Amino acid sequence: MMEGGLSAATMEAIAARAGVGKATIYKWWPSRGAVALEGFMVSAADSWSLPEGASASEALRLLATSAVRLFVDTPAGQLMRSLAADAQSQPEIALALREQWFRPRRAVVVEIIRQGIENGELRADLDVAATVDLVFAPVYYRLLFSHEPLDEEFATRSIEHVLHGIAARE
Amino acid sequence: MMEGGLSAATMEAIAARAGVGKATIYKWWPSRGAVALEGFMVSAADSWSLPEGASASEALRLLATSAVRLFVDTPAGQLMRSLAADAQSQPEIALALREQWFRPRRAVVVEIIRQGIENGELRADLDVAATVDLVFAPVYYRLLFSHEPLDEEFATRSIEHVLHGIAARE
Amino acid sequence: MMEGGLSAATMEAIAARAGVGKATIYKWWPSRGAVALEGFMVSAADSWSLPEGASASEALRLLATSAVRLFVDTPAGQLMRSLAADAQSQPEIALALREQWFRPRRAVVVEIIRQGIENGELRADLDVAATVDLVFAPVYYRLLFSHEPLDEEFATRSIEHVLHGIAARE
Amino acid sequence: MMEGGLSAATMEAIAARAGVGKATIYKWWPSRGAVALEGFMVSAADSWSLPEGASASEALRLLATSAVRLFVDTPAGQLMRSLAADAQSQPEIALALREQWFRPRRAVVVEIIRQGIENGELRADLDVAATVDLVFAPVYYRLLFSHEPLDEEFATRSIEHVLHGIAARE
DNA sequence: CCGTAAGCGAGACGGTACGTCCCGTCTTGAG
DNA sequence: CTCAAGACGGGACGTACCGTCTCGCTTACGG
Repeated sequence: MMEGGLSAATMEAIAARAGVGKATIYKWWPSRGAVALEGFMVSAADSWSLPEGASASEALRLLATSAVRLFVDTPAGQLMRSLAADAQSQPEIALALREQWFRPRRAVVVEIIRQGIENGELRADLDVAATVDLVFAPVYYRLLFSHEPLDEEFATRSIEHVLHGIAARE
Repeated sequence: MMEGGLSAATMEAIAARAGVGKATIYKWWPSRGAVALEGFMVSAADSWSLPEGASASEALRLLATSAVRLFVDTPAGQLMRSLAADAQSQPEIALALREQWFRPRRAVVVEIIRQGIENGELRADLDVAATVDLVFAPVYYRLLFSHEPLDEEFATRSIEHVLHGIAARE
Repeated sequence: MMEGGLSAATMEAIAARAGVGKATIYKWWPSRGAVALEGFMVSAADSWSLPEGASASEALRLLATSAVRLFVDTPAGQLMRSLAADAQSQPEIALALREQWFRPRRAVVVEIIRQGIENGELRADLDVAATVDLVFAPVYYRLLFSHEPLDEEFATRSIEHVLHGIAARE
Repeated sequence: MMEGGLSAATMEAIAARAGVGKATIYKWWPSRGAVALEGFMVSAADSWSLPEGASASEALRLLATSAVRLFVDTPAGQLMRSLAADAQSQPEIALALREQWFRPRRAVVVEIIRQGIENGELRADLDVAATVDLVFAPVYYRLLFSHEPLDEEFATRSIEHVLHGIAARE
């Protein structure tokens, strides 16, 4: 997948590259997407570090920038692009991706936001789900459409804007 | 595409459904993605209405909610999902999508934001590109991953949060 | 047909080469085979000269050698190969070929043989149809299968063998 | 091929009829002609019986009549027609047909004729290649052009004429 | 002498078959 | 027994021609 582009990652190519029969792959994963998902989960496994006791704003900034690093510096970016593509036509992939990747990750962020609200760092009237989306959506948006460069500075600024708003303070 | 899901929209099926030979389709469009792109552009053609003289915040809210309506109420949603998927492995599709859809649309939003800054409605120190992303990214994010419902209320709240920030005011 | 081999002689190529629309060809001929047949008939038109008053054996020799010349020296050879090929799967071509080419030509030969029998030059107990075949078959056989060179010497020897037999005279 | 005529024997039809994917056929044979050739060779495999110790004339008669039987009574006739047609535009088919079918078969006949010459049964001054053609050409000629019926009687008479000549004995 | 209709080039069209690629399943043979 | 290797039935791909059709252009004929 990293070598010939996403579309070169056929099951046959994966098997040949791994020096393995196709049947063996099908024994362990039901589809190409499942292979990619597992590859992605492995690739992303160590991107979960969050400093204990950080402020909510600091935590959100860290989450956004480490997502960028994950996508830019590791195969996880390509894998996520492949998964996102597959998810559009294969509901099982979409489901697995939601359950295994997005759900637990979002749960963490929800918790961070809740604590931020509780300790008065964040507004009390937030739509929490929408807030989670505001943290991550820009990263995925640029990953998938590449209309602008995806880098940590972008993530940092996005989070800053989300935190303090883009409207001028009167 | 609307009938059998994205993956049923093979060139052969499209041709058969249109009562047309495959060669005819290839004469006019170079690939399935190009067909989808044109279908999408047609579908989305009339979603460009912006009231003259609206405030920046009102305009951004309208853009976000009308994007939601476009994706939810018309085939454009399915078509965009298909295009986003294809764009991951076909650079020509990615390019065409950026040039024909995102670029002009973003240009409009950039202008709105610029005017908002000028007339003091928006902060002067904004990263304009990042701000554009904050308007649209949440909509595409939910369209593509379906982790949470995509509706106008969500868009409205996202924009509200982006405008005024999620951080508590001291 | 002479330029790119038999299989390059598509209707489209013929039309383009002639600087003519396909429809015009279909207006005058019902199929590619009909075009080839007419081309062949024209090509072969002047190969019918038979000296009056020749002996039967001389006439048969002339017929065989002039068939060879026709096939070797003019486009008629290629055209006949094409027609023979088409005739295997298109009964109309086979019929037209028989009626327009073989029948009149064979009639001439039948007459020559009859006269040869009458004037005592040929055996009286001949199977005339089989005899006609013996005159022409070797030429077509080599034309179509090219297992051995097709030249006038071959035709001459064939006719000689047919005339006097291959069995030793006791 | 036997069911719908030669032109119905498309690769797709052959595959469907055989309950097989097209790719499987292409894995084993490079073209439709190669399939036909192998089918023909199988069909014709057991048509090689020649009684030991027969006279040359008897052997030639047997060869001609058994060729007729092969073409009339088995699928080999249709297959040969198809092969002859393909050979006109596909040199590989022509070559394979010559090498695998005509060459070995002609070699046998050459040997028969040589022995016939040696033991005084046949003329010593024969053009052997032309003689071989005289034995088989009439059969192929009628097979391919169908201008007259192809039957054993025809083959027998042809051989008789070839053996003893069509010229009257003085 | 020009307006108009016929004739034709060009090629778009609905279709069929091509030969290829990859899918997901099944079979085989070596370790 | 397991598994690599890969054959297999299947389906879509993108291409080449088929035979039909509709366009405009041009050309020459009749008013």
